Order: sequence, then C-alpha cells, then structure tokens
Amino acid sequence: MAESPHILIVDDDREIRDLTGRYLKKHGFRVDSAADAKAMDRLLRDGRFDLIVLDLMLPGEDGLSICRRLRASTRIPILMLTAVAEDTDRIIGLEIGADDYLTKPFNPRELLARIRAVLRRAEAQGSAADAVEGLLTFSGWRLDPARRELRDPDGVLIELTAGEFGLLMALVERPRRVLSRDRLLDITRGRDAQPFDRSIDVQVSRLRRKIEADPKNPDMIKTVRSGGYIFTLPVERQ
Amino acid sequence: MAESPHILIVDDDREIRDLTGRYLKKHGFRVDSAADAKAMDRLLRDGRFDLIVLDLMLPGEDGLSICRRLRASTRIPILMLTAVAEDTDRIIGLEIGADDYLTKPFNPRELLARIRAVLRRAEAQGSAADAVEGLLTFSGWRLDPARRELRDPDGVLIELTAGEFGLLMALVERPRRVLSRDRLLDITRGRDAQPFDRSIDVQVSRLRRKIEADPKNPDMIKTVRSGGYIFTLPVERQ
DNA sequence: GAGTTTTGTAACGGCGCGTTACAGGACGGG
DNA sequence: CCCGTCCTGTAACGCGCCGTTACAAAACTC
Repeated sequence: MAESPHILIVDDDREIRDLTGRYLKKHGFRVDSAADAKAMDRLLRDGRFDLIVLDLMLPGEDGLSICRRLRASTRIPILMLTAVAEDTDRIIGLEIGADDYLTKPFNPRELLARIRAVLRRAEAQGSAADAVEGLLTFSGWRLDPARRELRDPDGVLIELTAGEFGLLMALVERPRRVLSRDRLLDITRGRDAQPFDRSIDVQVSRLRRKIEADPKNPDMIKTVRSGGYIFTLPVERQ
Repeated sequence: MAESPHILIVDDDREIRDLTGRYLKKHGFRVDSAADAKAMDRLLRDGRFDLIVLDLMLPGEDGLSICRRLRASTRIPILMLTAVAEDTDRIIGLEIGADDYLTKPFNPRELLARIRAVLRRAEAQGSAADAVEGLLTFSGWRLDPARRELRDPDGVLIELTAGEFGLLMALVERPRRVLSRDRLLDITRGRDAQPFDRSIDVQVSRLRRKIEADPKNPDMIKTVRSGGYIFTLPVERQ
C-alpha cells in the first residue's frame, strides 16, 4: 500500500457518509461513498479500494447479499455496520465473511481503529497468501507449488500424482503440527470423512514410498496414533 | 481442532467469569478462568488453550501488558474486553496485537459470535495453538516434540510409542509438579477417567522400562502415593 | 504384623494402522 | 466412441499398540 488506503463507504444515510467520510479523510484515508449497491458497483468498476464499510440495511440489495456477492469475486476487506447490537451476532453467525462488525451509533474513533486493524490483518494475510506462491524447502528438498513439482536434495524430480502432491502440500504448509485425518481430508478434498474412510492412510503410504528413505521408519511424515500425521522437518518459505 | 476449543477467561469480576463461562460451556466450549495474571500464567503452564478472553482492567499486571507479553511468546488468539467504548479505539490504536475487541457490557451472543469468528480466522491462518514448540532437555536427554523423538545422553534414539511419547511430553512440560492420573488422562487423551482406570499406571510402567536406568527405583518419573506422578528433573526449553 | 489401600506389571484381546489387491473412474489418443 | 493407462477409494489381512483385567508386591494404618 504505497499511497494512502482507499475506503469505500456504502450507506444510505447521507449524514453518516459525509461525517464519517470527512473524519476518515482527516486521518489520511482516501474516501468515496455510495448510497446503494448500484452506486457501489459503479465505483468498484472504476477504482481500486482497500476496504469497504458496508451498512447492513440498504434500499434495494441489502448488505448481506452484497457482502456474499463481493466475497465470491474479490477479497477486499469488508467492515459491516449494523443498526442494532442484536443484529451483529446474527450476522457474524452467518459467516458471510465480513472482516469486522460495528454497531451504530458508533464512535468514529472506534471505526477508525477497526479499519486500521482490518487493514493491518489484510496486509499480513496478503503476504502470507503470497508466500504460498513461493518455494517450500525442507532439508534440501524443494517443493514448488507453482510448477507442482517436488525435487529431492540431488535435484532429481520426484513424480507425484495430484493427490500425493496435494497431501504433501497440506502437510508441508503446516509443519510440526499434528493433523487429523479429518483435517487433512478437509484441506485436500474439502470434504468430511466417511465412517470407515481410510483414503488418507493409503495416500500417506503411497507418498512415503516415494519420498522416505525408509518408508517403514518414516522421517518426514510421522504417524501419531489416534491423532493423525505430522510433518516433522522445519520448512522454509522463500 | 479435534476436540472442542478451549477458552481461557481472564477477568477480576467473578460474575463475568461465572456467567460468561457457563454461557460458553453451554455452547460447546471448554472453559477455564483466572482472576489475574498470576492465575492465568498458572493455567497456561498447565494446559493448551485456543483463545484467551482478556479484560483490560485487572489488579496487578493489566490487560495491555499481558497481551504484549503473550504475543512475545505465543500466537494464541486474544479477545480484549474494555469497560468503556472510548477505551476500545485507544487500545486498537496501540496495535498490541489482540485479535478482536469488545466493550462491556456486552451481549453474550456477540461475544460468542466474535469468538467463533476469531477462531475461524486463526484456523484459516494456520496460526495453530496446536503448533509444536522447541526442544526440551533434561540432564542430557533430548525430547523433540516436532520430530517426536527422544534421545538419551549418548544421542541414542529411544523408540517410544505414541502413547508413551504423549505421556512423557505431558510430564516433561510440567516438571516438578504432581500430576494426578485424572489430569494426565485429560492431557494425553482428553478424556475422563473411568471407575477403575489403570491405563496411566500401565503406560508409566512401560515408559519407565524404556527410560529409567532402574525401573524399580525410578529417577525421573516418581510415584506420589494417592497423588499421581511427578517428573523430578529440571527441564530446559529452547 | 495384620489388614487395607495403592501401585507395578504380565497377559490377553480389541482395534488402529500399514500395506496390498482390486475395481471403478478420469483422462487421453486413436 | 472405444480402449488403454493412470489415479484413487475400498476391502481385507496382519502386526503391534494400548486398555483392561488380574494378581502380586509395596506402602501405609493402627
């Protein structure tokens, strides 16, 4: 974020748009505002925004619907405004993916503070998301998510199937943590385990055969009985 | 998160601890609470927590200081409570790294919702309360939680089963303290003892056979009659 | 020292896990 | 569109871990 962050306020109450807009500008943000979804869409097409302050109650398409729609296409941080405190927890419960919530009437300083906090988180997460693009290395091995390639310490390409690669990624991205079979299934397939699901076990077995020096005594992917699996080596991202 | 998330409430107001604790338990969380920083530290040494609800105003060390201190060593998500709305923005402004903020008096449903939101974010980030930490050493022995390995003073690998390893970890992470069988069961298996449960005794016996010079006269893991077991050696963490 | 409680450990059996075999499914080439 | 190849889930087998039980040894009481 080289220039000052750009905020979009979406609220049908003109007073809020003006007052809040002025307050945020005074504190170094660039601000545009819209009174409804249509105006918002127009502004979004035009410019780049770093964060959207979104009122729940709007004429036409409401804040919830907008939030879901935005999430489907972008990752712009969203801060929701609700008129009643009771609404807030309902909305959070809906897990629609807003980044923070605030009840009207709010203290502008608190809004400012929460905006900064959300931007900071987004920044941090963004760099984390970038890191996923980078190479992952562990004791000489090189795992390249972009090329979907694994090379051993001698630089030899190890052929992995899609499933094996996904499983290895899941483990290497979360090193030194015990991951349950459920969790691994969720990460790699996005599904829940069925009653006698052994697919993760079999995949681990196949993966070990390809990457462990001695598959009978695995060094990288260890089993934690009645816990799951753990990737034991320290991983470096670059 | 295989089991239900474990929340630690730190607040000097007993009513808040009790009411909020009960409310969260009713919604499927495990809850412990502390009235001040000292009590909190004791509980943190003892168990693993997935989130801390932290009051700003506390007798002794205040919430801000605690928050900074926790952040220096762990990444456990923190949700701060403040008495006055005005405080909230000041605190957020300080960027001390809490994950969310709530003003008292709060709607318990909103607290619940925000806790869920924070946990979801933490999970997604892989910010792991369950991430495993550094090496533990005691009189030459080296216990490596990441690799799940134990080496004796000569560097020889001692093969431990998952159960033995878990038990040893539980003891070594809480050295020089008497741990009841109940407590050990809770830590290692996350379950309560059944009427004539002897499984810990048997595991201790098996573990001693592998690590004690003279299992009949144990040096490291001593029995405390009608108390439990205690790990007697000083442990260093790095 | 006898009686009672608590602990150590051998033995057994259930079940969690690694592995292999096989079959259904996806994908690609002709 | 069919056939061959590769991938992956399921079933099945066997090994070894660990909870349970049982009994003996140890510790504590009076």
